[in-house]
Amino acid sequence: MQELAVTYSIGEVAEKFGLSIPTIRYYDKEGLIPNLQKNTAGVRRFSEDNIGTLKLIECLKNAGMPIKDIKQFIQWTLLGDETLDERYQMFQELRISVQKQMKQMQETLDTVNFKCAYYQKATEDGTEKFVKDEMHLE
Amino acid sequence: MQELAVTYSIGEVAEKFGLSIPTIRYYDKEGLIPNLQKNTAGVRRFSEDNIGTLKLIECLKNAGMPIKDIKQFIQWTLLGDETLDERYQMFQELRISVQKQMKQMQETLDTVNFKCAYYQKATEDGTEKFVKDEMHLE
DNA sequence: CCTTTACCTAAAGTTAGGTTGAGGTGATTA
DNA sequence: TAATCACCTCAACCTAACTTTAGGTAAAGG
Repeated sequence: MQELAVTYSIGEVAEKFGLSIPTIRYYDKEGLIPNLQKNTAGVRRFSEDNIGTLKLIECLKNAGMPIKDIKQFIQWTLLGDETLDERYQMFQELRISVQKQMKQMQETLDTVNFKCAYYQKATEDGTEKFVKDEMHLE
Repeated sequence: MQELAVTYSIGEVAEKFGLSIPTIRYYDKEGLIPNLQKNTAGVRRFSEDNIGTLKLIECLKNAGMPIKDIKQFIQWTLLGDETLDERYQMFQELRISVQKQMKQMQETLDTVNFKCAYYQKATEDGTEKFVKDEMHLE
């Protein structure tokens, strides 16, 4: 029975994730992609599992987590079931943090929407004079 | 008739915004706070208008706008009605950008929520073994 | 009168998260 | 056979956004 393992080159992975090749090498160097294999010529070959790790890294980055914390998490996964509590706690804290960021982002969007309306009126008027009075004083 | 203008010290402003004093000085140096007055001793006194500018700066920072772009916007406001189009366009692009970020943040939250459920089950089980099979395959 | 407090400037230092450059390998294409 | 391509390492470099340091001023409190 054949083991036919599909793998990807660093260029393909970079393309897939919209990351630069040096960035992926940097993540590897930082230990963010465990079990990443290299062929006999020293060329990286990314497994589906490595791709999954990269997806998670992207998620954690989007959540605003610094690289060193992502690294910590990856180290925990390598230690197995002994670190389940730490990982659970990490994600619970992350959830709170992301919820807070969402709320803040919504407030930001509200302000930006207000400013859009403000400047639409202003550009229509050709001046800020009128809209300033209308919108600032209640 | 008295002009009784309320102003704030840099320490008060730092407190109000949760920023460090050097950060506010840095923003001032970068030209982000126009018309910021200093008293005869060279000490900054922040007017309500300056506070409003700082509020907007915080909003733009939260929207992910770099300092140099915020600076550009401030420069436009100083040029008056001639730059209304630029400012309107800036906020329209910013709205798109913030909406995109919100969407992405929601996806991130979904993943984080999934991971919370995953690790809750795993910590309850004391191992990842079972939850891995249950949640990964389908 | 002295010292503590809150401010000041200018310049150098720091950190995160990459990016760039020099020099090199191995496989495919002309 | 030559050259182009996609990859490699290692080390140096870069940028944004602050922070820290050194040295100094003005006013209020003990």
